[in-house]
Parts: sequence; C-alpha cells; structure tokens
Amino acid sequence: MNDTKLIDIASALGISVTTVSKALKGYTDISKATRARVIEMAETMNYIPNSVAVNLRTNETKTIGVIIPATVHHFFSSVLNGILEEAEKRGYLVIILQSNEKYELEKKQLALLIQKRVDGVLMSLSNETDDFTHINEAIRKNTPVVLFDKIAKRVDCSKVVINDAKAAYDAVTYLINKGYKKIAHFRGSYVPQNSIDRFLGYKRALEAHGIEYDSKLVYVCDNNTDFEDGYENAQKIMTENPDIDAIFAITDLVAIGIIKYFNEAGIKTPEQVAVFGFSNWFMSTVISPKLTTIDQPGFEMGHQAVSLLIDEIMDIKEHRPVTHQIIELPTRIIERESTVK
Amino acid sequence: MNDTKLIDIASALGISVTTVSKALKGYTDISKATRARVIEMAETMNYIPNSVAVNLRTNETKTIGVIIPATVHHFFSSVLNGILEEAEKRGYLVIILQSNEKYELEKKQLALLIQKRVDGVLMSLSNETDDFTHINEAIRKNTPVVLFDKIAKRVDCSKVVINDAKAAYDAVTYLINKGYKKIAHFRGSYVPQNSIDRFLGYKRALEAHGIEYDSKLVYVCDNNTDFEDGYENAQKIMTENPDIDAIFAITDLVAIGIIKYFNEAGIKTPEQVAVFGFSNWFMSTVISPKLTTIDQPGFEMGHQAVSLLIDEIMDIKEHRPVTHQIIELPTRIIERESTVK
DNA sequence: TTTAAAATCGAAAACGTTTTCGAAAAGACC
DNA sequence: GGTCTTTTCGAAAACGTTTTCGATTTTAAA
Repeated sequence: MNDTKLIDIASALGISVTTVSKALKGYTDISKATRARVIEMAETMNYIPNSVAVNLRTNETKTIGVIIPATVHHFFSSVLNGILEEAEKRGYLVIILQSNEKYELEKKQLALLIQKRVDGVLMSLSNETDDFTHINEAIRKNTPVVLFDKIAKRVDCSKVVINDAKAAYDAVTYLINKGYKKIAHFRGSYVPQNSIDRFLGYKRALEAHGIEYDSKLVYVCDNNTDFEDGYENAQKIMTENPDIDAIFAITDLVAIGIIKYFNEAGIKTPEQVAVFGFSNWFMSTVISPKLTTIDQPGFEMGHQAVSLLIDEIMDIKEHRPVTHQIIELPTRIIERESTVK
Repeated sequence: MNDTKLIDIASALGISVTTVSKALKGYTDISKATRARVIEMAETMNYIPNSVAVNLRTNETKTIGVIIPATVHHFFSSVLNGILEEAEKRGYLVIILQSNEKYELEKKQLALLIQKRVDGVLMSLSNETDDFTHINEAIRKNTPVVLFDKIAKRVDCSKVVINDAKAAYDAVTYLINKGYKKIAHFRGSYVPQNSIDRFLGYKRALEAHGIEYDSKLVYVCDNNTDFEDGYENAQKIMTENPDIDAIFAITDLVAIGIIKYFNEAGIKTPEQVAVFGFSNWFMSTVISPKLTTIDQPGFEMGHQAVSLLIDEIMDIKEHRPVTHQIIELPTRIIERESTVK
C-alpha cells in the first residue's frame, strides 16, 4: 500500500502540507519555483489524492446513484450505457442498484445511496411503487433526484421521459390507417404510469377514429421477465376473440410471446393478425416476422438524465435556484414485417 | 440538509461524542441506561452516520468496482445481475465502468477506481488488452482484483471462468456425433483468451475424431456489437466453401447473423447447414430455428466473482494470507432446432 | 471502613485533505 | 533608511467519525 500523501511530499521538500496542497491545486499564492518542485516531486512519488479525505472535506463525492427495476431488459441496458458514458464524460462515477421491481427494495436502496453521500440519484420506478414519500424525502434532504422512463407525475423533480400516451396513440392510429379494424391491446399491470399511459393512448386512438373501445379486448401482461405472458394471452385471446386482426402489445417482449404462439399455432402474422410491439429491442429484428415497434431512445434518455442531474447538483452547490425540467424525448414508429401484408 | 451528527446527539443528551459513538456501535463499556437513551435520541433525531467520515477513519469504503467491456450483451447483463445481488447481500455497493473493449479506457478506469479507494475490483478484460501491468500494479497496491470470463492466464489473482476450450470441444464433438462432417468455425479476434480457447477446442475436437483441420474453414468475426459479421461471413463462406454442413460460431450473436443470412438466402438450417452458438442468450430462443448453444452461467459467475473478491478483501483486512482461487463453472449444451434434422 | 476490582465515561489523537487568515519576506517607492 | 505594497508561505481549524487510554465512579470483597 504505502500511498504517498501530502505530508510525504511536504517533508521530502522541507515545506508545509498547505503549500503542497495549494501548489497542486494551482493556487496563485505559491511561487512558480516551488510549484514546479512540488509537481515534480508529486510525480516521482506517484502521489494520488485520497478521494475519501477530499470527499469529507469538500462534502461532495462526485458519484451518482442509479436505481433501475432491472438490467436484463435491453431497454435499460441502453439507458445504462447512456448514463455511464455521460457520467464519465462529466467526471462522475455511478453506483448501480437494482430494485427488481420491488417497492421495499427501492426504498431501502435510495436510503443507502443517501447514506453513502452520493451527489444525486437517477431512478426509474418499480412497478409496485405508488407511494413517493421516499423520493420527496430525498429531495428535501438536498439530494437531487431525477426520474426517467418510469416516473411519477406527482413528484416535483426533473424527469426525462417519452410520451407514452402519444406513442401508443400513434401506434394504434398507424394500425387503423393500415386498415386493421379489431385491435386488441395487451397491457401491463395497473400501477406503472407507462402502462396506464399506453393503455390510454390505445383507447383514445380507437375513439378518435370512430372505433368503439371494448374492454374485452384488453389483456393484462404483468410479468416483465419472460414472454410467457404474451404467449399465454395470445392463446387465450384466439379462443375468446378469434376475429381480432391486430394486437398492440405494451412491450416487445410480450409481442415476441404473441408471435411465438402464432408461429406455433399456424396463425399467420400479419395476414391474420398483425402485431405491434414497443421499445425496439434488439430482439425485434431477430424474430420472424420482424416486429413493427416504437423506438424508445434509451441511450439518449440516459444521457439527458445524467445531464439534468449534474446540472442540478451544480445549481445546488453554487446556491443557484434549482429549476426542474421535464424532457420529453421523441419516439418513432419502426415499421417491419409484423404489420405489413 | 441539516444532517444530525454525533455531536448533535451528544449535546442534546449532555454527554460526549465518544459515548454516543460507542453506544451506537455496541461497545460494552457503556451502561445499558445511556445506551438506550442514545439509541432513542438517535432515532428521534433521525441520525444517519456520514459514510465518508467513516470511510476515512476505517480506511474501507464497502464499495467494489466493476469493469466490463460492454453491458449491452445479454451475457454481461446477467453477470451484472449476479454481481449486484451478491454484493448487496454482503453489504457492498458497486460502481460500474464500461471499457467499451478499449485497453486505454480500461487502464484509466482501473486507476480511477483505485483512486476512489474501492475495496476491490472485478474485471473482465477488453478485447484489446494484452498488457497486464495495470492489473498487477493494482494488486501490488493491495487492491484485490478478481477476473471473470475474459481473463488473463498470466495474472496472478483469483478468477472465475468457464472452460472455453472444453465447451467448444464438446460442442464440436456433439456436431461430429450428429454426423456432420465438414464443420466450419466463425471465431473471434486473435487477442482474447476466450476466442483463442474456443478455437483450440474446435481444432482439437476435429483432430480427436479424425477430421483434418482446415484453416480455410475458419472465419474471423471481430465485431462484438452486431450480427452483421456473422451475416457477411455466412454469405462469404457459402460461395467459398458451399459444401460445409455445419458452423460452430463463437457467439450467439454471430450465429444469429448466420441464421439470418441462411433464412434470407433460402439455405435450410439445419438440413443443409447446422448452426451452433455460444452463450445461450435470450435471443437464441427467439430466432427461428431456435439455436443450439452452450449455456454460460453468467448470473452464477457474477455471484462467485463477488464472493471470491469479498473473501479476499476480508483476508487482507484481517491480515490473513491471501490465496488465489480459480473457479471453473460448468457449461452444458442446450440442444435446440438449429442442429437437429 | 478500607481496598481492590469492575463499570462507566470522556479527552484527545487520528484518518488526509482544503481553506482561511495572519505572518514573514521581498520588492517598490520616496 | 523608512514606509507601503506585493509575494510567498504556514499554522490551525475544519470535515465527522473511531478508538485508545486514562480518569472517575460504583460495586464487591475483606
């Protein structure tokens, strides 16, 4: 170990630690001559400042925390990528925690991050989360939080999102314009805002185009880790409502499950039933037929979230007033085989 | 902010910070009575210890660093999962860095982690890395390192790996036993140990079964982020060596590229050419035909790596002699459609 | 009651920096 | 040479803990 510290440089040079510290940090009240000597000595002694001591003194850790529901999803992987890249660029390290879609875990992890004195935290809510006091508490304690993707509208903080309702609206409108008439929706569970908004988009698109909304055509897929849900509900809907001609799925994963079932059951996609996904996972180009879907800019989302967070950290540090922003990233339809006859 | 500190509790109770600290940490030289008073006051004042101060004093951060080449790959996502879960269970936080397969970045990031005083680091080498002094340097400075998956044999530290050569040998042997005679190999680039070992396994399996190794049947796929490489080389091999009847691919991603090309070109899999992947990515069950592959236990690998690392951290802390272990995780063949006629 | 042992507490040093403030030295000016 | 300004440096406090060691008080033993 034997790390060299300021005092080692100081005694090697016969000067004080104060002078060494100032020389290294570029203070102007140190002569060019001694500054040069200090820098050289620091170099040869291979000095590396002890970040922990610096953190204690300066009261900042140059570290941000990230809480995401899961990493296995391709979408969150790309968000993570964006986060890591931007954080590194701005000189921050990132601590990652995974809530596994559990509210209790999410709460505990947020407390952990605050205890670790991270300068700010980025989070995407778990599916269970419908109480936001832990987040408000964090903000109240001056740890800035920015929410991304799975957010809560009622929390007053910066956010970066897509317009789920609009994206869903666009998707369903696209299907209607393509001539599909009886469009089902495989939705997510009832708590997450995404799930609600995509459902609303679906419903509004139908109504806006004179198609009556039928709650019997809405199936719930609340398992996020597997495509079984899509598979099973596809099976179910084809016995209960065999005359549908399209399904708008909340997620590519669900859509993949649907297509898998259709392929096995000999149901032609899109000839008999078209399938529309959501997120543009890598997988969606792999399956046959290739999946039409909504592109959700994960990488960009990670970038923006970090940017917003660090800006806010700076504002707090400089005692500037903080203003919360909501960035809405554009989505677009990626048309592939699963919807074009 | 207004965090409550030890001194706040102390002055509220009219006692010293020493006593407060000891009471909270369960020292036996504090009376039951005052301990109770302290604990209660700490509770009501919502005391949270300042980790940075604790870190400085105790000289440990309860944080480990992880450097991986990329997160987008499904395999690394599951390793990450295993890491996060085990680290949380053992009370450690994890800082993640991504080298993007660049040696220089990997080196810089390792230095960063050491400067941040992480208690240890987990890493999987970049494809470019063929100099290991940065790792040896870290170990010399008493920051334990454990390597996983993409390792360097010449570095003296704990490792958790699969036996790439054996897994590849098994895969090719499987193909031979299935009756395939002219088996090509799409290998990775020349530096990474994985790539080398899988190639060696391929070669040895051929030789062990009396099939002459032909270097013309080996194609290099060194792009890890896309399946284009597999796609293009598949196209190439079918003009240069149209009589092959199987391909052993270094990665599921490459295999997917091959199958995509075959599907488009009307080449039947596995009837004309069988395809064998490696890693058992989620994707491999999505493509049609479903891909036969080697299951690589990523989650378990993450678990074990963290376990090894924390054990070593403890050994160093307690001044016990450290012993380096190499854990070899079992792989197995997952037979699916792409190799069974 | 005296003495020894046990129980309970606190002063102070330490971890390695950063930064304020004052002191000393050097230079400028008359 | 004396005064004033500028340059250059260092002592010391501070960040919030942990832990050693000694001091004081209480209890037990005789």
